[in-house]
Amino acid sequence: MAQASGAGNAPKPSRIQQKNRRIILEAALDVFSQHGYRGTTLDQIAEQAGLSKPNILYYFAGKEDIHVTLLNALMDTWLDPLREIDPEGEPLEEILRYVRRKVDMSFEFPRESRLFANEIIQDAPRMGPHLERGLKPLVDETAALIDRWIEEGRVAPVDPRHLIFSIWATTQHYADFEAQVAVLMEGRDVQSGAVTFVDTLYRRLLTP
Amino acid sequence: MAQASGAGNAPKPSRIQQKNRRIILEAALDVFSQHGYRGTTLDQIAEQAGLSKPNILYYFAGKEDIHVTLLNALMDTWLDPLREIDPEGEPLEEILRYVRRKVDMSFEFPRESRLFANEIIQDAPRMGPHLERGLKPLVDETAALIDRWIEEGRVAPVDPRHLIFSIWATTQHYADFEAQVAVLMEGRDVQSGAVTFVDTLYRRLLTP
DNA sequence: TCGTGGTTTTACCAATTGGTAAAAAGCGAA
DNA sequence: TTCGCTTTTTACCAATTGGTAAAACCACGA
Repeated sequence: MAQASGAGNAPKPSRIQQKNRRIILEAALDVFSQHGYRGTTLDQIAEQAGLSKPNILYYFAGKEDIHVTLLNALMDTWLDPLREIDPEGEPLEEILRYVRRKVDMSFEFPRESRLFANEIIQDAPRMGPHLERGLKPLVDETAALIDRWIEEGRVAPVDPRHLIFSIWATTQHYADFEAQVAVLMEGRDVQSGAVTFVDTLYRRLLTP
Repeated sequence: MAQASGAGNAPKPSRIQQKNRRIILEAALDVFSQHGYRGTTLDQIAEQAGLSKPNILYYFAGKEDIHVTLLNALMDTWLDPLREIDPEGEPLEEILRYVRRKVDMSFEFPRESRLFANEIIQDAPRMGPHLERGLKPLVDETAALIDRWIEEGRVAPVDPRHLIFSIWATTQHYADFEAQVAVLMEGRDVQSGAVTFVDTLYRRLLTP
């Protein structure tokens, strides 16, 4: 037996274990992001992964274990751009670079965006700790930084928290609501238009 | 038997039928908006409605029937604000009024917002016709109107479709991601800050 | 009072779903 | 080749879930 999800023990996972866990997580990301937690069945994940259901349960303790593992693994990637805002940099440039990274991520990692969106819409039942202990301090810090920039007159005055919400909302919209965007933009090049738009939006908002 | 969901026949629904259908739809909105279609069980709806499961199936043909009925009923309410943009009005004022109505709706009808969000994130499997035949013409029309306003120099140049997306995104964010917003805004008055912020955002973007 | 219609409950299903037990199959080192 | 381990498959469950059949209940006009 090779229990894989314990906390303290790390009995070196074999090559084949690493590979199959990766395959399963990849398949699960596909399915969870499209159907949400409850909408996803282990059979769907198994089929997408090309493995049998019991075989999947050999690598993960259960459906929830897979989901939580995904959430944990993606959280950092998702928050990294926020961490990279440089307090010493040029304010407008820093914020617009953040916006650019976020919109790029929406087109590059739409499944990850939808995974989080599904979870948060449904009251974030498995993300409480992440929001409270991971995201909140980061947002508080960034909001304080933006407030300083505003006081120094280097950024036009806005509520920094609502600013952050709006950046998330406008950029992730392209991933989360892709089905709607696709219908309404039929044929048009969505990504380049989106990049241009959000740059304009926040440039006009924040230029002092 | 009083089959209720047929298309052509309308054998006058009794008072009690109207009442119970309303109760069921209200309960279903609660549950569907919080758990999504697949995440919702008929038993949950039944309990929330204070009726037995078979009794619910006496009023609706099935789970999907309830869901579709909800979607249909809410579509109009949801699109009305867009219809009320007055082509003869003052452009900036008209758009800002639309923004205001949308943000107000997010706080007044968060369940409705989440119901749609859940559906669209999961590829809108039951909303294709609504998007194509209901929403798209309206958006095309509004985009054309905004383009005219831009050409006349009464609104600063932006891609009107991305503008519309961003209005939806920023306003509905407060309903759809309420769990996240609540954590990050702990204690603060979210609504009034949101109203002020989006007004500022689109005023600065669109003022010529 | 008795029907007669609409309404509600009780008692069930069959299918799906997350999960398990245990046998079978691989497979690398000695 | 064989031993001992990991990995995979086969054969199952018990609970849940959407849905149905039919009996029971109820309201109200003749």
